[in-house]
Amino acid sequence: MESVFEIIAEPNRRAILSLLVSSQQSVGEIERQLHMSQPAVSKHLRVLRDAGFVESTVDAQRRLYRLKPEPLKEMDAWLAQFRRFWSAHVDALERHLDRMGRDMDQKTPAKPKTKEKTTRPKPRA
Amino acid sequence: MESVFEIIAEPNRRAILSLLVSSQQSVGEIERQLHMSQPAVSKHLRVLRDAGFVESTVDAQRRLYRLKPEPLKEMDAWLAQFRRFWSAHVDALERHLDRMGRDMDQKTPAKPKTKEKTTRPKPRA
DNA sequence: ACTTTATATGCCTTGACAAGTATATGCTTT
DNA sequence: AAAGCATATACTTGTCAAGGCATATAAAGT
Repeated sequence: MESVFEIIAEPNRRAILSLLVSSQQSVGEIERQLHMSQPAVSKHLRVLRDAGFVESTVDAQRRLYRLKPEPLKEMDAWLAQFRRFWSAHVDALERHLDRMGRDMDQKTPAKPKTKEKTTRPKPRA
Repeated sequence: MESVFEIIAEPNRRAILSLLVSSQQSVGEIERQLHMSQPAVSKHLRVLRDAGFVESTVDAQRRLYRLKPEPLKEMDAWLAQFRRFWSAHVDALERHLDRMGRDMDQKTPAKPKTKEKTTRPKPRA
């Protein structure tokens, strides 16, 4: 499980990170708020720590976990390459798709040899 | 494989998306540039399309795939909750950790009952 | 010293998914 | 119509990770 992206693919791990945004938390606190078993929480925290998403601090028998920014910034950096694209093309693209959608409703009389036809994805739950 | 994050957890899928940033590509073109088998490419494209990351267009026997912005924006939205955090705290946090690191080198004479001790993560390859 | 509280870890089972191979589908050219 | 090219899909197999349960470790309280 090398990459930053595989780490945050796990929903519980994302939940933990979201929790830690507000403030640092102990394992037990996380366990209760997210309704997961203590070993599960510990294991996820282990993964997150090894990947640099969090760091821990010993307070008596507890360990307090808090966020570290680096890996999140790394994700942001990857996303950056697309940002240019989506901010530029969203509305133009949507208009284009709208027109294609309407064209498909008609019986498409004669296909002019090499004209393109758009396939729509099925909606996700 | 519901969430956007699980989709982009796959390295080849990320590679495909990065390829498509420049321009739309046919399956065969992707296959060659990424050195993967044709079925592999088709399968990943299927996943990406069902998740709304790409859309396809028929051009004779080829299918041209291009990016769609929505899911990427969704990721960006999730990341947003941390942005506040990392831009505010990076330098302060790093100074803090630097001092902790230096403190640990000394023999830590007497633990004052409830003083916290930082654990560092192991570096990733 | 013993018990309780807090967290980590080891083992095991189960499920998901990626890749390979083979084959199906469909358009094109001759 | 036949052959060929481009892409999709079905089936099988190997890998890996998540969760449960039990247990280890360690600090606190009595």
